[in-house]
Order: sequence, then C-alpha cells, then structure tokens
Amino acid sequence: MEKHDFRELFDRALASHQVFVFFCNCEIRYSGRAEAYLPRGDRLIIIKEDQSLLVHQPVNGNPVNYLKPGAELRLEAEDGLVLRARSGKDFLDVRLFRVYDAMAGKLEDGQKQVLQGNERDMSDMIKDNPELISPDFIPLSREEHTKFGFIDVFGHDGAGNLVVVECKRYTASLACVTQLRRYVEKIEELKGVRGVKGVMASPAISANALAMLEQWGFRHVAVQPPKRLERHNKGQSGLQGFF
Amino acid sequence: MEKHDFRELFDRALASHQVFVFFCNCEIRYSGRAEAYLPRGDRLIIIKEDQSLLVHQPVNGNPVNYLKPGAELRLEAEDGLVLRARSGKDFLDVRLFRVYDAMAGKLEDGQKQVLQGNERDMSDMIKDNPELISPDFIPLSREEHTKFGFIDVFGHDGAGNLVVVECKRYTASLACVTQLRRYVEKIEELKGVRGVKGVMASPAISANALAMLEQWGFRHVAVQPPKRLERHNKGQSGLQGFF
DNA sequence: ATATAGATCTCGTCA
DNA sequence: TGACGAGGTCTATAT
Repeated sequence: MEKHDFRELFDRALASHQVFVFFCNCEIRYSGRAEAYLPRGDRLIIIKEDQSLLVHQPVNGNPVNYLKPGAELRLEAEDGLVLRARSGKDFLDVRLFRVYDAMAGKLEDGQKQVLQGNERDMSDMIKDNPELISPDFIPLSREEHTKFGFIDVFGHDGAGNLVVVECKRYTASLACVTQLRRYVEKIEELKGVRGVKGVMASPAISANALAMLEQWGFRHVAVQPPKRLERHNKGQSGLQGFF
Repeated sequence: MEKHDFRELFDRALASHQVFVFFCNCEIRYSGRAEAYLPRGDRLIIIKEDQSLLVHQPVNGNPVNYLKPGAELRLEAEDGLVLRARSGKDFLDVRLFRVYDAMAGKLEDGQKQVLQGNERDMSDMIKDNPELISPDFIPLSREEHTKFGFIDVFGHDGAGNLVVVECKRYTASLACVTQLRRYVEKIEELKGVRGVKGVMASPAISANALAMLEQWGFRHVAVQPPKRLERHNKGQSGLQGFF
C-alpha cells in the first residue's frame, strides 16, 4: 500500500472516530512504565475510536504492545513512516517499513456484556444457601467493605463464633489463604476477640494452601461457582453436541 | 458484504493460516469458566493464525470476548450466519447479522519483545547494588525457587541475621506485605530461627501496607525499577519534546 | 499437569 | 485521586 494512501486513510479514520486496522511490517519501541524493543516483523495494528492502540503479532491472544484509550497519535513521514503515540507517561514509536493492507469503519455499539458466574455471584449463593458452609452457619453480610477489609461473606456459627468466608472461583492458592488470614487477624485485633473462624470456599485448593489453612485452624469447603445461563450452551453447543 | 463472499474469505484465510479481521454487527454468547451474553452491536473480530479469537468493541483496550489459541472454528450458514467456536471448555457463539468489511493477510513474525524494567531486573539491580537495601546487606541469592518460596533477593546483614527482600515495581499493597511475611515465616519455621528481617523494596508503599509492615518489624526501602533503555525516549520522544 | 507469582497487568468500586 | 481486590485474568517458569 502506498504511503500517501495510508496517510489519507489514517487521517480520515482518526478524524471521524472510526476503528482503524492495518497489517504492516514494523519495528517498535516502548517507553513508559517499562522499556521495550520489538524487532522488525509483520503485525496487526488496531486503533480504536477512543484512541486506544493495540499491536498484535500473528500468534498469542494478548497484544505485544498497547496504549490505553486517549492516546495522542501522530503519523510522521519525514524519514520513512513512523507512528508516534503517547498515552499519559507511556510512549510508543512504530517504525513502519511496509503497510500491506488497511481497513477503517465506524462501529456503533453501546452494549455491555452481561456476565454471570463471578465471585460476587458465588458469595450471593453462599449468603442465600449458608448450609453450603456448614449446617449452623448464619451469614450477616456479603461483599462488604468493612474496616476489617473487603470480606466476601461474614457471619457466625451456632456457638456464636465469628466466621469469615473467602470465596474463590478457582483453585485456592497460598496467596488466597494469606488473604483470609489477614481478614481474620484484623477482626480479632479490632474486636479484641480470639477464635474467629476462617473458611475458604472454592472448587479446589492446592496441597500447600490446604496445609497452611489447617495450620491456622481454618477449613476448606468445596463450592462450585454458579453459572445460571448454563442451560444455553449445555443444550446447543455444550461439550456433548458441539462437533 | 455478501454472505457467500465472507464464507469464502473466512475459509481461505483459516486454511492458509492467515490473520483474519472483520467488522460486523453481531450478538455473542459465551459459556465456559463463566456465562456471558453480549447484545447486538458492531464489533471488530480477529482470528489469528494460531486460531485464537478476539472480539473488540469500538472502545476499551481489552477484548470483550476471546478464545485461547487452538480454537475450533466453524462458520454455520443455515439459519443466518453463526460463528461457533470452542477452545477447551470455553464456547463462543457469534451470531452475525451483518459483515461490513473483512481483511486477511499472512503475517511473518518470529520476533520476541525485549523488555526491561520488570521485577527481575529490579532484583538483579539489588543483588549487584546491595547498598540500596542497607550498608551491611550481603545478598546470597536472587530470584530463587527455594523450599521457602520464590524469594526475590535473599541474604544476610552484618549481624548475621537472615534478610528476605521482596521487590515490587509499583506501590506495595497489603497483599505484597503478606507475601513477604509468608516467606519470612516459612524460613523461620523451616530453619528454626527467629528474627529474620523482611524488606519491601518498591518505589512506594500504601499507608496501610506500611503500618502492617512496621507492625511486623519489617522495613520499606524506596527503590525505582531500572530502565536501561530510558535514554531513547528521554531524548527523542520524552515528556518534554513529544508534541 | 499443577503450582506459584509477575504484569507496561486492566478494571471496577469505594473512601 | 489512591487503595484495594477481582479477573472467563494471561503468561512464564519450575516442579
């Protein structure tokens, strides 16, 4: 693609807040929170209507380089073609050796994704079904920013002991256990009590994490994160009937 | 764009492992680690040569939907146009109402980014310049997976006390301090000693984190992550001379 | 395969 | 604005 044609497309796309994508051969320098150099190669570059910038290599899901929305973008054509961009304290210089193909379009989309099965849904489920933790667990609050910290589910047991439940939607690690421990200790310190119970609610827990959990007198309860829309793909494109 | 033309482009691009991008109006359902629904709107969809899939809305840096590399992709044209994809246990159904434009290209890129200023560089710097921690700090190892955990810099002081240094390239939080505490306690437990010193090396630390750090008798040392390529953008496109 | 921790993490939320 | 924690986190590395 000719330098002149690319410039025109670039200017027009950015002026009219279109999404602009192009295939190119380039070399990239990044400077900001870190420093990086990416030698010459073919990439896909995306500039969105909010002036965010993404550089994708032909493989891997994540961009190899990026700038946050609101970037200042300047296409220089003095000594070859160079895309110079800045977003806050982050700088990106893209030296363009060739542009193979480009495409621009105005995309209309005000929708937000509806997502279920996150940690919040999990703590909801436990608050509504306290027997998942133990027969005598009585929840008092959920997802609350207390002075003790952000506690997923807080309550007490039949004997009147305070209970802190930390939910994780994945296999609980050492870091998850120390997080629970931090909340328990904070409550004991601020309330001046001892024997606060800690419960890790997660589908699984690593061996080391379980050892540390038990060392601290806490316990693990196996709980699956809820997926309320599950029916959809179970019937239509689930594991059984996909291909 | 005609349904037939799109199908042809799609099939050809995937068969020849090209990167394939297109603008479309669509509705998306996701099922896997969670469940999600994204109502109808205009998006940019990217299929890379490793069969990873990205769905981008016209704003925000991150993809609203994605599948990891190695996805199985099938374009169905029975009841409208539907892109059905699966990668492991993750399913994505994209109902395509319109395809505005599409572009495919074979990208050649075997390069890896060279990045500096990460936590590893920071621990390197401390190992080579132990006076950054204290005048009498003597480092013994760096970035080592020990039975105590993954410790950034490990050493001792002039009095023979063991010292654990945890590096963070950003403002240290409560979680960072508990991580340091975990390493210190593990060492004390396994070596049967007391008084192991904990040092948090980071450019800054939050007030709560500092309080917890001092409560544990640890200390904070202000250290900036190194940026060896910094000259590049300082001279050419730094804050002063960019625009 | 699982476990662990970093990341130019990003993003939301609340003080 | 900073702090704190979740994330369909992802990615790299070691066991």
